Amino acid sequence: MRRIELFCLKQTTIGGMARVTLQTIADMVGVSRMTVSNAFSRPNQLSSDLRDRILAAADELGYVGPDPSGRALARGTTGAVGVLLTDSLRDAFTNEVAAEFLGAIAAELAPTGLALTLLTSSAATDAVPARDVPLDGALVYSCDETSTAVAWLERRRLPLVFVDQDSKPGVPSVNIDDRAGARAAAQHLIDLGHRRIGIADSTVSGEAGLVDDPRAAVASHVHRQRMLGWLDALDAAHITPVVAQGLHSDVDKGEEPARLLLDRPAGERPTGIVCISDVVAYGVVQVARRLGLRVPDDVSVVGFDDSPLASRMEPALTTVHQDVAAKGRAAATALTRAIEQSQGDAKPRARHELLPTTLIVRASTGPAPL
Amino acid sequence: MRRIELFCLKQTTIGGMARVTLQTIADMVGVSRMTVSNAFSRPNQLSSDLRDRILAAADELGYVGPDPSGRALARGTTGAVGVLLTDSLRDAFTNEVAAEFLGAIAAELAPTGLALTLLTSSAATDAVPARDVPLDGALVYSCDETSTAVAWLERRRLPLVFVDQDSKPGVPSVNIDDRAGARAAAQHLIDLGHRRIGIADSTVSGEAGLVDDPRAAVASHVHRQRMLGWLDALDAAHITPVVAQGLHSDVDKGEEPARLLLDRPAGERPTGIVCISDVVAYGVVQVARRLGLRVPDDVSVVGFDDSPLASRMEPALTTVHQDVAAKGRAAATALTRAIEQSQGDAKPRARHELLPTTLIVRASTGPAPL
DNA sequence: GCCTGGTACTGTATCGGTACAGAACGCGAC
DNA sequence: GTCGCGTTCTGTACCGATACAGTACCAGGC
Repeated sequence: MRRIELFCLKQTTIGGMARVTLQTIADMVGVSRMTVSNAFSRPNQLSSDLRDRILAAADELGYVGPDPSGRALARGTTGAVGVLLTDSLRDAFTNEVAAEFLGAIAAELAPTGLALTLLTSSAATDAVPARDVPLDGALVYSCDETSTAVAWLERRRLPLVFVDQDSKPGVPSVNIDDRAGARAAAQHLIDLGHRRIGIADSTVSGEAGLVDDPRAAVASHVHRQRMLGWLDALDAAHITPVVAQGLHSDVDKGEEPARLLLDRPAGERPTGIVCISDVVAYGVVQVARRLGLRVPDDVSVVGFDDSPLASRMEPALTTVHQDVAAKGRAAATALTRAIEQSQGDAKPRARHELLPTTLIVRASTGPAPL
Repeated sequence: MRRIELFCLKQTTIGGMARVTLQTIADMVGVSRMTVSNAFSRPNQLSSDLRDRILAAADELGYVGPDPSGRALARGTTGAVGVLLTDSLRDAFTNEVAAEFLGAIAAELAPTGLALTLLTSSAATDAVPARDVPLDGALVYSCDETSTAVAWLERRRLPLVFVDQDSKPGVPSVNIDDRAGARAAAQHLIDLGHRRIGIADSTVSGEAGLVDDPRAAVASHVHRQRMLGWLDALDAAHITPVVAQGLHSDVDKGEEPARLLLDRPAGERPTGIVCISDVVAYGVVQVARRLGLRVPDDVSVVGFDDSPLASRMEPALTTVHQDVAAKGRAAATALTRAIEQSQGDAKPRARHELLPTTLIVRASTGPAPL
């Protein structure tokens, strides 16, 4: 009687049928539970004859295989890794660059049998995935470093890899050379004779508008690095850029900064604009066209990322290329390596990878107008 | 001595420090382990004074919170749900429609605290995520119904929701009215006077080329339904379409079928083409243009999905609209509902939702040429 | 004084596995 | 004969938590 009550707890029964576990099968075949476990997880530990009998019995009972939760607890691994995305997880899918990055990770991870779990920084509810979901490790992708979700992951001492983030001593990281890329973009405009140069940025947390001190603006790692890169080149040429930023959340991210930069008398208007991304560059070109300006005759535009959009645009966009797929692969590899290392005792230095960026000159830039 | 050996197994120690568990904290504070568990998971079960002391002790010991794996085993829930994607998981991110769907799911799930785990059907390795990763439920999105991964999920008796798939008696499903949408698309061309009509399809597993018996072609649920919809209208008008399909894996999915349909003498060439997707329609328009055909004067083109691409195109694409975000929300809701129901005993009938589709007439269709 | 009911905390029995050290057995070698 | 060894299977001790049924204690009503 009492036994029956106990069996009713939780999910011990499904639709009246007692739950099938290793023990059920062991009893049926007449072997120990351990042998059944071995039949599934370490085939070479028993005779293939017995193994077949066990598997047959399991099949008959509708047993799927060792329960993932039980196994996770006993083994200490779950077979899933997380990727922590910025607050705007919608963006992670809509944005071609982020989407391709995720796709590359997923593709690289697939053969290892690791599944990818999407984690968000949203601290809205009391259920925090970064704290509560079983995970073997995690990628932190372009997150606000003060995010509580990152803190949870770190406190769990999960193997982590930072991507598109400031690197941190103990944590392996994968970044692209944002700064060199941005420097090349600005230098390209300078070399074409441009002297009035605008910067079109976007901000996640700040306000849209013109920016006085671009170095002081709160921004993510990527924004900061690219800004530094542009200023490297512009400072060296003694050029003070006009900096405008729009809201990152805007669908047409480029429109607002473009208007701020271009909607002014010809003598004050920048003749060249470097943009934080190809999407922003797209918006800038749209606004320029609407104002009756020709690209690149009246205004040159440089993007960043070399997303598919860049080559689709008309004119094709001059931009800074990054190999997003390679970044995804590198991140996945770094993570699997970090996980392996955490299982052994070895604790070698965390590697910080910096992938190159290259300027791709297309049709959206040309000599400065006279 | 022996005790120490045992402590060295697995991850009982990290960097020499003994692993902190509820018991460690309990010993330190001088209460039972259960009370510590309550301090974290059921605050109202103890005095706030004691709770604070426990939390402080936990903090001091660097305890993060109840171990997710242990909790998963004891509670029977993990806080993560899976989404099983087609083999081409790269496609899931690259394809704007699929990406938006995933984004909508993730966004809808976020407030519930459930994380989304990406599962692939790749049966390559012996580690099968669909079988081995702890999950509370799963979405099956546009998968090959014979996929082994789907079979694993079903055998695990996880709460499932099928999306863009043939619906199955016991399993809740979310679909769009592909057939009605396709019917409307074909009818639209018929109403415009078109009599020579082509169908541009793509295939995952078959071969590129002209298709003799469109009803017999192996295809996914979505392909089948759309084909049936087109034929509904065409049959009624006594029109026999020319059906061409390209490879789904091609970047320019539309090129191949477009060439097959359009690269023929004017008298045999279709004057109207319905396409399996907007991406294919894009390819068709490109090819038409390259062959010197005007859209819609010489050939009308209708897409499917109403992805962002459709309005970006020139001319803007006439297409069948589906509300992908709504589909994602519906799927997420259906899944959380299925999970809740599976926890109770109630087993109400599985709901099959069918979301509407509507024809959006833009500039890529016009009267049949004389 | 005794019973009722509520709050605060504890004890015990799981959850479903895995790891490792045996144990039993058969077989060839010395 | 028995020693050594490999193969095959078993026993026990966990992994880290939660559920539920107590138990202890206190206030209040009759």
